Amino acid sequence: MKSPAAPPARRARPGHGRATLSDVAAVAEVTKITVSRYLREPAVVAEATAERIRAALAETGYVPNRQAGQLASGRSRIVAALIPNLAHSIFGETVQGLSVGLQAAGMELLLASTGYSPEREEEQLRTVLGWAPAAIVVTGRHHSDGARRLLADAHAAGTPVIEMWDHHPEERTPFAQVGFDHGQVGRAMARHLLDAGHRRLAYLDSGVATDFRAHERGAAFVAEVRRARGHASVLTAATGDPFDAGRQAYDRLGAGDAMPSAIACANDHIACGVLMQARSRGVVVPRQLALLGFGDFPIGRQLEPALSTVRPPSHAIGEATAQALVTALAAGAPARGSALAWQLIARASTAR
Amino acid sequence: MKSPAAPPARRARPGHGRATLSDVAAVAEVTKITVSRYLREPAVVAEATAERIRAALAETGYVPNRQAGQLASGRSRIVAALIPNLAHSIFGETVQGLSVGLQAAGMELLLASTGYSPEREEEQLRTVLGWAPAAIVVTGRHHSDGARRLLADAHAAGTPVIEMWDHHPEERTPFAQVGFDHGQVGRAMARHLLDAGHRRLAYLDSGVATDFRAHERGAAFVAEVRRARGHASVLTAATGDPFDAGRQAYDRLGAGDAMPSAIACANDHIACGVLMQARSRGVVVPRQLALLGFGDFPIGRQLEPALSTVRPPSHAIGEATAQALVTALAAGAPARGSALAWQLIARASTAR
DNA sequence: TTGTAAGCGTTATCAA
DNA sequence: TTGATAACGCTTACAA
Repeated sequence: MKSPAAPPARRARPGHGRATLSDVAAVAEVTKITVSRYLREPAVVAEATAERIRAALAETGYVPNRQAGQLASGRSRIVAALIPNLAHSIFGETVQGLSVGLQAAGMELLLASTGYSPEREEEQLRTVLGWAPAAIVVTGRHHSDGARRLLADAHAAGTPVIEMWDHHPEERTPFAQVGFDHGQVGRAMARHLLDAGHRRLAYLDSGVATDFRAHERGAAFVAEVRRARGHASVLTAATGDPFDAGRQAYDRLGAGDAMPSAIACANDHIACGVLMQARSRGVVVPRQLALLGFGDFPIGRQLEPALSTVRPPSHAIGEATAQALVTALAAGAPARGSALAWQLIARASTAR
Repeated sequence: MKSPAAPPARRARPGHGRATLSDVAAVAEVTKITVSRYLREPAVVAEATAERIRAALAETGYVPNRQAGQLASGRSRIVAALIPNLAHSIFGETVQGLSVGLQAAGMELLLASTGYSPEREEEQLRTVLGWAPAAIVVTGRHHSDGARRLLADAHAAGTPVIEMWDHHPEERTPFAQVGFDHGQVGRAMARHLLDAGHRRLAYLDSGVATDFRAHERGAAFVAEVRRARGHASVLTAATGDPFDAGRQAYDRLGAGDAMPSAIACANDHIACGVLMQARSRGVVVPRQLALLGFGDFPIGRQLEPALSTVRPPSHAIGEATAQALVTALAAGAPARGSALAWQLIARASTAR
C-alpha cells in the first residue's frame, strides 16, 4: 500500500542542478523565505537561525539565481551599454571607468557593440531591453528613429537613460548626456590654428560615415574658420587603417597655393599618418604644415614633432556615467547629465 | 452579491508595466503559449494565426522578458567574460572580437573587469555565476583557488569554460584555452636578440604583479639566454604610466660593462619609454642598445627607430573564443581550445 | 494546430 | 522572528 502522501514519481523538470534556496533551507531547517530574508537583511533573522543558515550556505555552495530574483522583484541590477567599437582606445577607457564604477555599486554591465551603425544600435537595444535593465547607456545622441523611440519608452517608464560622449543641454533632449560639446571642440581647434596665423585650413574627417561626433567637430571647425574669413575645406579619410588613411589623404591635399597650411584631423591616428607622409615628402611640420589631432592617443606625445591634440575625458565619462546612474537609481529619479572638461594640448606640431 | 468567480480586486504585484505574452495573446485572440510558440518556431503556427500575432506584436510593442524565458527554459544566452583591464588596447580588441562573434550567434556579453586582481576575479566570477551563464570566459590560466573551484564546478555542470590569452595543452588543465604559449614568445624574443649577437641582456617586466603572462615571457626569456650562456637580468618597471616607467627603468640599467646591450620589455609602451630615455641620454638605438617590445601597439611602427615587437593575435583570440563557444554550445560538448599564431616583427630597434 | 497545467527560483504580502 | 501563499513572465510536457 502506498502512503497517501507519496512523493511525486520524479520532478518533471529538473532545473540546472545547482543548489537553490530550498536546498539551503532544508539543510538549515528553516523555510526558504527565511534564507532569502537572511541574504537580503541579515539583521532581521535571529542569530541562532542565522548561524545555521550560514553553515548551510557554505555546505551547499549556494549561488543565488539572479533571473529568478529579478523576475520576482521586478528590480534589475543590469546596466546595458551600447558602444561603437571597444577596440578604440577612447571607448575602452570609457567602458573601463563604467565597469569599475558599476561594479562598486553592485551592478552588472551588459555590453554590446554597435560598430558605429545606427541599425545595429537599434537591434542591440531591442535585445538588451529584454533584460529589463535598470539603466541604459548609449553612445552619442544620434540614433535611428526606432532606437529613439525605444529609449524614450524606457525613459518614460522610469529607466535612466544616458547618452555618453555628447553634451548639448540646449537641444533639450529627453535623455541625460554625460560628455562634452563637439562643436565647441571644433571651434577651439579652428581658433588654435587661426591664432597661429593660418588662413588656409582643412579638416580631415573620419572615414566612418556614422562617426557623428567627428563630423560635428569638422562642421564647427569649418564654420569658425569661415567666420574668421579664412579658407576651410573638408576631406574625408578612407576607411580602414587610419594611419594609411592619413597618408593617402595627404596626397589629396592639393599643391602650391591650394595646399592648406594647417590640418585638423578627426583623430590622432589619422593625423599621425598625415605627419608621416608629409615627412616622407620632405614637408616640414609645423613650419610648412601644422597638424592637430583628436584623442590624445599615447603615440602623439612620442612623435617627432609631438602632436598637438585634444584630450577628451574618456575615462571620466565612464566614471561619471556610472556615478550618475547609481545616484539616479538610488533616488528613483531620472539621471542627470554633466559636461566634462576636455583639453587642447598644444605641442610642437602646431607651434608657430 | 458577488459572483463566485469575481476577478481579484487588483493585481497584487504589478510587473514592470510592459506588454507581456498574455497581452499580445489577448490582442491576437489566442493563448499566450501560441504566441510563445510563434516567437520560437513560426512555422508551426497556422498562417492566419501568425498574421494576427504579428499584428498584435507590433501593436503592443512587445519585448520578451529574458529573465522569465531563461528561468523557464533553464537555457541561457549570456556569456560572462572577465577581463583584466578594458582600457588596454589588446584586451579591447579581444573583447571587440568576442562581442561581435557572440552577437552574431544571438548571445549576450556580460562583462566584468578584474583589474588584474585574482581576488576581484573570484568575486566577479561569483557574481556573474548568478546569471547562470551559458558559458564563461576568463583571461589567463592563473586563478585563486576559490575561482578555480567555481570554474571547475561550472565545467563539471556542462558549462563551457574558456581561458583566453594562454595555451598550454601540456599542462592538461580542465579548461579549454584559446591563445598562445607565452613561454614560447619569451624564448623567441631571447633568440631574436641572441641571434643579433647580444650576450648581455635584460628583461624589463611589467610592474603589475599579477600580469602573469608578462612574467612568464620574462622567465622563459631569461632561461633561454642562460641556456645560450648569455647573461640575463630582470628588472621590474614601476606601476603607473608605462612610458614613465620605461624611462625610469632605463636609469636603473647600470652603466659600462654592467649595462645590457639589449632589452626585451613586457610591452611596447614600456619599451617606448626606454627608447625615449635612451635617446635623451645620447644612447643610440639599436647600435648601443637594442629594444624589443610586446603587443604591437600602433605607436611602435611610428617611432624612430621603429620598434621591434611581438604581435599577439588579440582580435583573433576574441573571435576564436566566440566561435569555440558557439560550437560547444551547439554540440552540447565542452569547448575546444586552440593555439593562435603570434608574430615577431623585426624592425629597426633590433637591427644589427 | 492549439490549449491546459505545472513549474523554473526567487520575492512581496500578509498572517501568525 | 518566521512562515504560507501567491505571484513574476515564460517554457515544458502532455492533451485535445
